[in-house]
Amino acid sequence: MDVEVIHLGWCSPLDHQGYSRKVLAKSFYSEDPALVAERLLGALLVRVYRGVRLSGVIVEVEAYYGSWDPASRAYKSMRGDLARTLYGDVGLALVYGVHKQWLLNVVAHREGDGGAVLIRAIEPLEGIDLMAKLRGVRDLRSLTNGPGRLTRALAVDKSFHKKPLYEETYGLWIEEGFTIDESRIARSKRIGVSKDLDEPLRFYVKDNPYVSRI
DNA sequence: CGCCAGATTGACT
DNA sequence: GTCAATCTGGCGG
Repeated sequence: MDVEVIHLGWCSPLDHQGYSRKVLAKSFYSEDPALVAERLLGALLVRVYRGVRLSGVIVEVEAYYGSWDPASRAYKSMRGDLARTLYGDVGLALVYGVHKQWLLNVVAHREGDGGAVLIRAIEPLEGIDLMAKLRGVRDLRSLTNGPGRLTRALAVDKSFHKKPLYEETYGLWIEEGFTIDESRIARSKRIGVSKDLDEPLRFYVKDNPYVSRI
């Protein structure tokens, strides 16, 4: 396991003692979406763009289910491509466009079910200058604290739809990263959905300044 | 092919 | 805090 000592700025709330560059295997995503979502906190979302490694620590996620989840793209219809992707192979990216933004999910569910995890925010780690350029902002706090913002910072668009995130082939993948203590994880209702489930399906790192606004 | 809701963002009162 | 621009995807006709 490759472990490297890194140093973030004074404002980082994480204990950056070192992190694992091990790419998360496909089997990691063969679990209940809520479980996968929680386990993804602390992991690294990595993108290689024009030879530059861009990355950030995942600090906010949401779990979505299949046809019985009113906020799911598979709700009441299995005909569309998004619905079929939700029920298809796990570990693939599901890129969904809404309000001019691209939202990045990773397909995750148990056998026979459907589901995905939406990546809502990352803490910038590597390639920050280039990410700021791609976003057109200078403020670190507003660089990747939102699902549409982080895809723009990482130059992720629809071309990544249905590409595997468990291998480096397409320049976008997820690594093991850091371990976040359970005591630092909080959960709430999902943001922006009109019809949510009773169960809180949003997970985030407590007091992390790179979590999206509530 | 037209319609429209929506897992957002950024600008503005 | 409020609000609307903007466009994809899924649906009906």
